[in-house]
Parts: sequence; C-alpha cells; structure tokens
Amino acid sequence: MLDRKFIVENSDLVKKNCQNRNAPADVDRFVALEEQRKSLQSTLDEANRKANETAKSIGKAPADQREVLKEEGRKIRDEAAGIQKQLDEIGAEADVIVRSIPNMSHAAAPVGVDDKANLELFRGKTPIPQFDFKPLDHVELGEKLDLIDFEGGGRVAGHGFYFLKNDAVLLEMALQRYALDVLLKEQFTPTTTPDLARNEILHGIGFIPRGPETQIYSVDGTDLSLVATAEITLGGLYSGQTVDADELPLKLCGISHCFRTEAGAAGRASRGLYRVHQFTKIEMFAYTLPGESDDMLEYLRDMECRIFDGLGIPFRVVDTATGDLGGPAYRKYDLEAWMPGRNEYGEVTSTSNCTDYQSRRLNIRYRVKGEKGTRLVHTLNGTAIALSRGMIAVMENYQQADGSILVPEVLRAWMGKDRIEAKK
RNA sequence: GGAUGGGUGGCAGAGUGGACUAUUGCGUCGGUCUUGAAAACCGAAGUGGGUGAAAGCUCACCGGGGGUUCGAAUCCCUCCCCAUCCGCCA
Repeated sequence: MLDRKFIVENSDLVKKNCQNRNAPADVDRFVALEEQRKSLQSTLDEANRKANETAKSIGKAPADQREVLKEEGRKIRDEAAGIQKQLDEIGAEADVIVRSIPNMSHAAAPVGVDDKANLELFRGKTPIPQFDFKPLDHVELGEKLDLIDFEGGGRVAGHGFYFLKNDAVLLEMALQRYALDVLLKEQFTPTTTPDLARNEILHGIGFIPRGPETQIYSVDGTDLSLVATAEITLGGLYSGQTVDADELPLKLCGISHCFRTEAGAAGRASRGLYRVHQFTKIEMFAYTLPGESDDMLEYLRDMECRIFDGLGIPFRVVDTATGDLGGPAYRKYDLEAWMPGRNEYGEVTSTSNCTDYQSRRLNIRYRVKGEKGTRLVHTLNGTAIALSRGMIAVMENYQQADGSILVPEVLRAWMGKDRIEAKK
C-alpha cells in the first residue's frame, strides 16, 4: 500500500495515477477519513494522557481519596473507549480504500488503460524459426511423443491439471537446473519455499485470498493459502524484519509450485499448458535500497533475457502499460516468447519493481549504521522460468520435420540426451 | 497431535499488579586520556505515530489479538512461534 501521508499530501497525483491505471478508488473519501482519523487520534491521545496521569496518582494518593480518583479514571477510560470505537470504524473504511489504491507508476511507463498500450522494447537474439512443414502446438506434440497426459490430469484433479511423462519430466528438470545454474553464477541465494503461506502474507504481497474473483486457493479451516508464486513466500521471508543497509541488496531465488484458480479466465487462450491450475516456477526476488531498485529491475530483466537467449528461444520484451500493471508494481517488464503453435508471442516471464508498496504492509525495513530510525526497503520480483510455459516454448520452437524435438544445447548435459525422439 | 518450559531493546538477560521513567552486561556512538589505538573513566542512544522552526511535549509498542483493572511486561482467554520429550510419519 501507499504511504497514507503521501496520499493526503499528493491526492491529485494519486487520483491521476488511479485513472491511468484504470483503478477506481475513492481517494477524496480517503483523504476526508484520514483527516477525521488524525483529529480523533489526537483526542484519544489526550484522553489516554489524562487517564495515565490519574492512574499514576492513585498509587501515591492517601486511601480516602482513592475511590474518587478511581471513579475519575473509569470515566476517562469510558470516554477513550468511545473514541477508540469511532476510530476503529473510520480506520476500517479507510483501510479498504487504501488497499484499493495501486502503487504510483514510473514516469517512463507507457500510459494506457490496458495491455493494448504495452510497448515492445526490443527482441531477443534468436530469430523466429521458419518451418518447412506445418508446426504442431505443444498439445499435439505432447500427445504424439507421449509427453503430457491432460486426460489423466483431468481424471485425478480436473481440467487444468496434467501429468508430465517420460522425457517431459527430464525436460522440466533440465530447464530448472539450467535456470538455477544461471542464477547461482550471479550469487542468488537459492531456496525451495513453502507452497502454502499465511493469508496475512498474501495480503502484504498484494494478493487477496477468498472473495469472488480470487486467483488463490485457500485451505478450509486454516488461515493458509496455496501460493500463486514464490514471490509470496520470498517476500514474506523478511516480513517484520529490519536488515542492515550494508546487507542490501539481497538476491534470492525460490523454487515453488504455483497454484491458480484462473477464475474468470475461461474462454481466453488457455489451451494445454498455457493456463493451468498448477505449475512449477523459479522466481527471483530482490530487496534493495530505495535508490537502487530501478537498476535492479533492469538487472532482473537482463537475467530473464539471458536465460531465454541461452535457450535459443525467440522473444520480445514488453514495457507494461499503466493500466495493465497490477496493484503493487511501479514498473513491469514482460518477456513474451514466440510460440509457433499459437503463431504469436505468449508471456513467459514478468518482472516488477514494487518499490515500498509491499514492504510497507509487510513491515520490512533497513537501518543505516549511525543513522537514527529505519526506512522501508524496496522489493522486486521476476520470473526466472515458469516451467509450464518454458516447456511450451522449447517444444514448439525446437520441433523437427521428423516429429522429434531437438534439445536446446544448454539443456543437453542436464537432460542426458540431445533429442526427444519421435515415437515409431 | 499430546506434555512441559519459553518469547522482554542490535544481542544476552532480570523483572509475578503502582518507584517500570524497563535493572544489568555486551556491542554501538560521542567525549576524556593517547602520537594513534586499546584499556579505563564519563556520557548518549529503542521503534512507530501526533505536535512543534527546534529543543521538547505526548500517545502506542515487552511475540500477535482480545479481556480484567483507576493502573498490566506482570493476571485471564486465544492464536502464532521457539526449545525439549512423547506419539505418528517420509
């Protein structure tokens, strides 16, 4: 969430930003509530001061005056409780609004209400492949080569689930191992993370568990939800913590399963592995000083390019328009890989600078040696590789006329073979 | 899942209803001394909010939330976490 004081002092900027981001939020109402809240808080502070004073005087007072003072104390506390109740009500209403206000946007982010305004920045090193046969999509390839069982997935868990089989299992692991290797060389701290997290953490990252439109599976009878990305767990990892400034930046990567209900996604391009309820992903996550997050975003984007250039997969880099940013992001780049089966680009990674939007609610701070007080860190996240979509890109771009799939050079050592053979 | 003991400032660790304005030690910062440092000694220093030009004043915070009380680190309820033991399991 944004800083309350910032919203009050810059309400015009915030309103303009909400407009650019296609995010309806009653900023004026928030400002009015915030002013009421401040004034009530002062009144409450004063009442508490009097109550404290009275309470302290009782210990020292002669016995015959105590009852009078106690009565006085009770009266003040009653008053304070009334004010507190009003304050809670105003606070709750203001809270709903402040949560609906998105992060501010980078000055260079393209302005537009939806993804049509997204801006292509540049393309990767690998050209789009020209086939002298009609390329198949990954669903057909998966069936022909006995690599993916959607039917079995449906039988066990329903539509949107799948079994990977045979060389697809090796390919998935090779992709993981390859991407992890790239990150290790860059001194990312590797982790495997919980696949569930407390709802409080989900909220802090900007996800809303439960509710009609939720993307999140929550576990009945607990305050836990299945994570939609390791961004949730890696961001939660430092919740409530204060780190020394000289430990920053922290670069982590986390391997987790990702679970998404994909509510409201029916009918959209979602064939095969493209939009599924469960997949595995390696996520990068960084905590930085505020002055360093812009550079870190470029760095994370560069890591994504390196990973996909290394795989020899054609892609383009897109600067996300304000209206398509999502609440926490200040700026976001997506990599879209060429998918011959769709004959178009499809999103494979996404990296965002969330500035202090997440750290404010998660209360993640840093301390500068010798300076008083603490400040909020900036958080960033980026996909190293989402295995489901990564596999689509590899399978479709590397398919051969004879029906086999060539294994990208960088994966051969991890896979132990250079080709996924066509079935006889 | 059960039992027991715990959670207090950067760290360690005292504090069982009013002098807590949270003892003490370590570490940190400033000073004295010193060519410089160490040691010793003196002093300062928590986090977040409100107000103020500032000094300051003030509110909240002792794992989270709630309660009892004029008054809670302390008592009660609840949740979370940690340790140890038991059970179960991979």
